[in-house]
Amino acid sequence: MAKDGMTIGALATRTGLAVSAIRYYEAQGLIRPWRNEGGQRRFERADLRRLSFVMIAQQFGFTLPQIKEQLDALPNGRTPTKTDWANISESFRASLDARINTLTRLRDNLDGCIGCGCLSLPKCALYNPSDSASLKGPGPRYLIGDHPAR
Amino acid sequence: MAKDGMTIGALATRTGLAVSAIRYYEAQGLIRPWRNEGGQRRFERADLRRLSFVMIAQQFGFTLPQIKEQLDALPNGRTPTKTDWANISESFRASLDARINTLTRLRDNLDGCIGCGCLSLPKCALYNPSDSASLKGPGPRYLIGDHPAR
DNA sequence: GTAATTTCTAAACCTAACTTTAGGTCAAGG
DNA sequence: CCTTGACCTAAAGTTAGGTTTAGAAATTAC
Repeated sequence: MAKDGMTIGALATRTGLAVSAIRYYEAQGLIRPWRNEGGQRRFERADLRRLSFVMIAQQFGFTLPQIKEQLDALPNGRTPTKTDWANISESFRASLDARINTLTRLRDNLDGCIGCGCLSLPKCALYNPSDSASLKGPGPRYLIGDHPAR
Repeated sequence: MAKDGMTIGALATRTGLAVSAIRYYEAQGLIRPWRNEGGQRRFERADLRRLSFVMIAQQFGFTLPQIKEQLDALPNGRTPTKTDWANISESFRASLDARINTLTRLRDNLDGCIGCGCLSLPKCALYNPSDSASLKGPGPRYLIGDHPAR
């Protein structure tokens, strides 16, 4: 009488993700399906929402480890409630705001900077945005001032 | 009496880039140094600015091919002037604005959406941002609604 | 009961943007 | 002149986020 749960195919259809992507997300610890007697994955409805969150967070430019960190804040054991999701949404929004602000500030420096001589100088504001770290997610692997060894 | 130009090492020091990165950019067609008698690369001062542009554009999330496209708009032959750079800056700014707008709109949908039931439905605004393409640059390879074959 | 789907795992492959390595050449200083 | 440090090329390695492939086992459909 235990719940049947969804198959990976059903979950893929409902989220629009590829089956291989869902398996990959499991490998990264973003979801934890159980196995049926035959060894196949079975998912609960709450996983639909977890994956939705993953997809949206990716659109915002978060990496999978960053997303996992957010998801790990969800209560383990019980199914997350609306309130749980709202809480996640809040910290999520914070890094999002920071990201938008950085982009905006950089943009506002653009016109003055690209045209002027400072472009070639390390002191230009565009080179050392105080919070370039907040842009880190995707994009170039090593941002300015973030080079490996040398 | 021809100009000596900078060595790749000098250029690396002045831009903060790794020597290997500069060679890679040449391979991608972003800069076109000449060679001295011994076969070593020599760069002109304008390359400092080209590379600066590359670094900044990367911070904004543009891919190298996209950046090359912008740089290819520079006059070939003569050294680019301030005005040339200002022109580039303009089209640059346009895609930048689009990107910021998309992010902002998505963010504004966030609170209402993460907490509500629509998160699991394909009709949610977050799933189908009309211009998700403008977010394309970096980030997840296949955005929602942009999957390969299946 | 058998055929057609799904699903399973493990391993290899893919792209972007570089870095590292190996083996050799060039240039500058003493 | 000779040594040391910068430079050269080509090829392989790296990370993120997956996809593809191969061969086998479980489900589902008829």
